[in-house]
Amino acid sequence: MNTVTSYSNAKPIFVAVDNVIFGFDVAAERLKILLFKRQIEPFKGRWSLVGSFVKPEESTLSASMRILSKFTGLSDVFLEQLRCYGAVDRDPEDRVISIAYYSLIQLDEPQKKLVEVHNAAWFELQDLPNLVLDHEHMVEDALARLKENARRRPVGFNLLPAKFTLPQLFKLYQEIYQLPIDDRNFRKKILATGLLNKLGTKDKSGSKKGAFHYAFDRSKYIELEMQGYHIEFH
Amino acid sequence: MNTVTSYSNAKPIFVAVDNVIFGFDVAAERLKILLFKRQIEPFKGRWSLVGSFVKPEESTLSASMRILSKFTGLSDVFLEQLRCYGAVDRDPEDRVISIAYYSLIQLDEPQKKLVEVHNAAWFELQDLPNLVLDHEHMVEDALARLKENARRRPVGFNLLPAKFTLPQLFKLYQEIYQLPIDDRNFRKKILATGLLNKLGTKDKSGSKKGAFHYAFDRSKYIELEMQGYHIEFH
DNA sequence: AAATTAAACGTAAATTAAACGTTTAACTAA
DNA sequence: TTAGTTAAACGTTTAATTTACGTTTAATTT
Repeated sequence: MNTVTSYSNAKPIFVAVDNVIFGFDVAAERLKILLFKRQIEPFKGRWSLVGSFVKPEESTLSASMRILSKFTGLSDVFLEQLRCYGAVDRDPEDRVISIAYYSLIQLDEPQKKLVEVHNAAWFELQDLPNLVLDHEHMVEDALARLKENARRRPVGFNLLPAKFTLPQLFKLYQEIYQLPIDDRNFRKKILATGLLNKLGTKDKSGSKKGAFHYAFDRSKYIELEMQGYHIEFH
Repeated sequence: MNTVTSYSNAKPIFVAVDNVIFGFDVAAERLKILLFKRQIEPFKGRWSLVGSFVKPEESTLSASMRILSKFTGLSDVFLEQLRCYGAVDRDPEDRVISIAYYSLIQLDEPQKKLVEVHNAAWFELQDLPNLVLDHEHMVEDALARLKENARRRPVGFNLLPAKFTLPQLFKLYQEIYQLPIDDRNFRKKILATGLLNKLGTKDKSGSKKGAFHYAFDRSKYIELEMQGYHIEFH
């Protein structure tokens, strides 16, 4: 790149990324979002999505991954762009546009402990605090996107451990859609895809009888997808 | 906004918008995209999506509307954000991120004549020239988005005149999906929504018999949508 | 051994999608 | 004026999918 650019009659703008990080608390059967206390003025100390300015030497995606990794320690997880928020007055301090990303991670016990390091916390969707700037709008959009995606693509599995049970998956989908689902039809439909491998083991935390473990067969899904096959969950 | 910002340790970035403008050529029965010859270096004179840098006093959406209006003369048309393209090296000249938008307009005769003013031209999808930067990627993404949207929302009507015929609508959907559709089932499904009002008049340009004019009932659609009703076309 | 509880399994009815063939309206040419 | 032509409009049957429910099973507790 040139030091003296031919774009010099344009004026550069601050660019930030903000991450809507979803985690499913399997024990509590609740979908949660990771928030942290904003570190800079204005609105320092208020609850915020995790975010950062984009550095000149990193892509917006890299910036999002950097932040995600900083707050969760994770690097190889589901992460997708949501959209750009570009209103002029969205930040009272200066002109800043923000690219929102959303990601789906496993909210296990080690993960829960991590939050204390960064003034962060996991919140239930029904119980979110007021957020800075347009972050509430971002959360709303991210949730809508998650619902869409969960219907058309097997994204839900990113929120569960590698071994999960059908009741867990069922409860996750109910949490995502915020709707009661018929458990028998759900089971039939999800098994009919052939994308779940039944394991021999059981999880007995939920009942005396115990529920069989299953694993999502990602390679089979990719194969089907390449053949133009489309799946609809729920 | 402050002149001296507390964000001064961040470095601002050039922000552009690029528009993927779709038009349906009813006579030719072809979906087309508006391109123009880039005005600035690098790649001056090469085919490009219509775009511009975002000014400090306008939102990214406003910038997109400004460009759309400049090239088509239209202001109240379908326009939605596609996504942000934020790779570091997407522009060899300098760090520039671009927010892509896509819009759907009527490609009528007056519109076709407008293009000469701006070194612009309408291209068939199958016949696009090489485009600058990552604009081919943007077109690909916009087409994928149009397909998705056309299935779930009545966006197709934005590409047709207020009065259109069922054969025209049918051909538009075939063009969008790039697939042959059964015309009898299409007709049934689209009429079953109750969203098309049959007008008394006929369009005789396509046949001796002539095809009845229809109009899309937008207010009825909005009503249905608010009741949580979801429609699937095709 | 009986009771309890979540998990797992199954079927019939209703709805929707897919696959087709035929008729109609208006013009054109014999 | 009549037969031919062409796209538009209409309709039915079959297959597939979705919906709505009731019952059985496995393991534990009393």
